[in-house]
Amino acid sequence: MSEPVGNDGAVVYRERWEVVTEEIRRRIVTGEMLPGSRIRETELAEGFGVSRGPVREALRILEVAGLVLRVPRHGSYVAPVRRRDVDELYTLRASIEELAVRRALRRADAGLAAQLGRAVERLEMALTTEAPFEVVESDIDFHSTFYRHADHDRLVAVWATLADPLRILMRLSSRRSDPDWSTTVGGHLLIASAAREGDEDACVEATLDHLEHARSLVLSFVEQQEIPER
Amino acid sequence: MSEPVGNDGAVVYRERWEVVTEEIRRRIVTGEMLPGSRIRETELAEGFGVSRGPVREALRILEVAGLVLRVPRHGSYVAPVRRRDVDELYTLRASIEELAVRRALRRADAGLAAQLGRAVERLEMALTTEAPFEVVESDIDFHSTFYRHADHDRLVAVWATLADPLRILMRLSSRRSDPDWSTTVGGHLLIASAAREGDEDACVEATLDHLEHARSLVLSFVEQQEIPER
DNA sequence: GAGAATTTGTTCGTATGTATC
DNA sequence: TGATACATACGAACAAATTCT
Repeated sequence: MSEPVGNDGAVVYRERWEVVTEEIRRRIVTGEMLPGSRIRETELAEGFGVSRGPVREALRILEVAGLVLRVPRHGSYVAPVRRRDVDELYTLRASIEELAVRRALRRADAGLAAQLGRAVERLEMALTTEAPFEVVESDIDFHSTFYRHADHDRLVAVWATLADPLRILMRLSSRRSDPDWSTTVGGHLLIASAAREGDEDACVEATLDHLEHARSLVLSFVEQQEIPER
Repeated sequence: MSEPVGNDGAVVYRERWEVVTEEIRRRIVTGEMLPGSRIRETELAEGFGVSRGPVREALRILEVAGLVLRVPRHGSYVAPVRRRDVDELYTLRASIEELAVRRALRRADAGLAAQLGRAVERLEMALTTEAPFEVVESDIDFHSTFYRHADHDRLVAVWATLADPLRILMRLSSRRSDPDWSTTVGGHLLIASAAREGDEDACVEATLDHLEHARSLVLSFVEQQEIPER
């Protein structure tokens, strides 16, 4: 586990449960722990070198976040991804991302266009080097830009709960085939262009088109993964 | 604490942390524990007759749900309601409720109109008997009907995280003055009418108008409540 | 500013319920 | 069906940090 020293030099006590939560989340999101697989408190606790207390608290948090499925008196599982989730994630995301885009453009922050541009470049770079993790993170980062500029804490919080399952989905589908990333990049360019010109409606329309494309792309590659019975 | 016997007669073990979570949530939502007030683990644990373990897990859950504010190595507080929250809650709610209304109407379930009608009657009844708790619950219940019929688990989950703070807001503002409930009832009638006729766009428009009215109503009565420093 | 009191963070032992043979 | 192994749920004591006097 890491030491209690922050990146700004100041001493920052990161509680055990916090470190444990982040690490389990990382393992789930990166696919190190696969959807549907069993999670044992004692096993994790021993692996981390901590007691079961912090692990329990971490699992509670991740359960509320939707990444962990918990069966009372039985155990925990990495939340399985169902076909239904693809529909839910993308419809809900379209709904809140429209709000994010509109609010971000209305604030007319100069940093928005610049950050969008950098995010597109980052994605293009990741595609040339064929780094799967970077590709997914770049894609997520592009869209996160709007949420960051929306000045809306709860909106960011909801986005965060959607972003993790989306990372898992994108990783699963890109592993199974070779998605059409050029269309994705094109979509991002279109969105960024509309954002640069401050055209709110055009930016929303481009975003919704882009999301619909992404949805159908992911949907065609996701296999049904059953929930462990009981 | 309650006994492990479910209402269907079967034995249902409700874990301590579950009961504790529900009870703390109830106290916060009903205003029994006021926003900004300190929460002491030991105090709650003794009051419930349990150890601090289940209480800690409950507080973690409620923290993720946004009802509890937690300061590391210091303590927990009932999440304070800020002016900013009113804007965030109602803009985000408008966004997802449009999705809920559209999906509910597209499914064209016969039960929808009937349940909306009953919810309106329940609100009218609550207003005549002047039962504050019932009034708030009836209002929330009316809107929940769309979410229940939207066939969208994540949408319901997000709504649930908004509904609790909204209950607190409505309670605070109705305590401070005498809101114009007749307009609220009128709004519900308009929405229910459009839903009965299956007019999706009209129903969405009526809903958004209604929410804007509710927002301005609440906003005018909410006082600034500061976050505890540090 | 030092020390006591308070409160949270953590560990570990035990109880209880579940699954399996 | 019954016994056994296993994992989680809970309680109580200890450790560490913050606040207050």
